[in-house]
Amino acid sequence: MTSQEQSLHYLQSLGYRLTPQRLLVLAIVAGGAGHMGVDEIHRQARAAYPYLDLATVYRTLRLFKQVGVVTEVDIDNRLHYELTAPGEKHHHMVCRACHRAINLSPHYLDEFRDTLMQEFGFEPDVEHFTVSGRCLSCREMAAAGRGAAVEADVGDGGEVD
Amino acid sequence: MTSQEQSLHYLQSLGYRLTPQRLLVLAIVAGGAGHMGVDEIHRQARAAYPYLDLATVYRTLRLFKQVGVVTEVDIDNRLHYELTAPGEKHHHMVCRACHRAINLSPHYLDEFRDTLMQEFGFEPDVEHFTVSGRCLSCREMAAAGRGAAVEADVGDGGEVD
DNA sequence: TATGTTATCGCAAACTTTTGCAATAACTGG
DNA sequence: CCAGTTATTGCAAAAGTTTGCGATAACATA
Repeated sequence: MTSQEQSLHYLQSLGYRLTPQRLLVLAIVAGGAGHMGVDEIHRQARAAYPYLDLATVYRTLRLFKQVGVVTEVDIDNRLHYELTAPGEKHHHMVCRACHRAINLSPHYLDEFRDTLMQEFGFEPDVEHFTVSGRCLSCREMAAAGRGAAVEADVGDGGEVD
Repeated sequence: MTSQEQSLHYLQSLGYRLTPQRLLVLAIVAGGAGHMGVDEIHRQARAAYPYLDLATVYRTLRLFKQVGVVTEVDIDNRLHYELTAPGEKHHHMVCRACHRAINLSPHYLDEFRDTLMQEFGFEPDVEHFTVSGRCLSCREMAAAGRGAAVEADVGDGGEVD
């Protein structure tokens, strides 16, 4: 049994129905390399089944995320999804300059997680975590090139719009 | 000089212009208790100046966030803003059940931050951080009441829509 | 296999946020 | 104080995402 089939059986065991739309979306996310944008998933899905609506894609991915089949990553204010690898989950660091997502092993957050639980009784979402910031290469580019950075620096004044 | 006036001088020193719209939005955010939704800010602003457009409110708040005058918190997929208290910045834990935001002292993230810098050269955004999860009372309610929780548990099947 | 229940779908419309553009107004230098 | 430059505004429309609703199809039971 492939991990895709496992996911489908899991869905069914929770009482959700197996529909062609769900099979299709799952296959596409499983087939894609890395995180895929919703529009790309939709485009690929429509190639196989032209009537599939964008709202269905959103709903399907939200369900998949809820049950832990996929991981949602917010990249530059747009939702992206990748298959959750059961054995090797990871979090993401998203660069706010180049918008690349970098994987982050979960153990980096274990301690932080424990602290929040103990001090506040607050249980952070285990599944996934996104940290925004600036990656090494964008920081180097900003430091060296001075103006080569994609994002404008705060502090050089004007032109906000 | 009040902290509001300080913020305005700071904006000006960066080359941004002081407009009535900006004064107004800043005054409203400063006057409100805690994080305010964009629509609420807009509503209050229009009471004083009916022509102020929603787009301007968004742009103004984005600018304020960029320069560090306000803090942005995403609560239930909607943007909220509060005045940044220069001396006592804090992060937020947002409960995904009751959607309440709980303040989190920055020192809880210092260690995590240092680790990311050292291991990956990734510089997480200092200003602000949102951790989603479930707060103590919602977890207790879910454990005790079994069904009193606002959010449906994953695993009780069906009715996704 | 036929039938009933209801989760899911497609469609259209809403909602939140962002963006393009021409007109306006804030600042600058004379 | 006046004129020039250009950041900022209001408006309208787009973009991304969610939601309401009637019709359809998946599953269960007989």
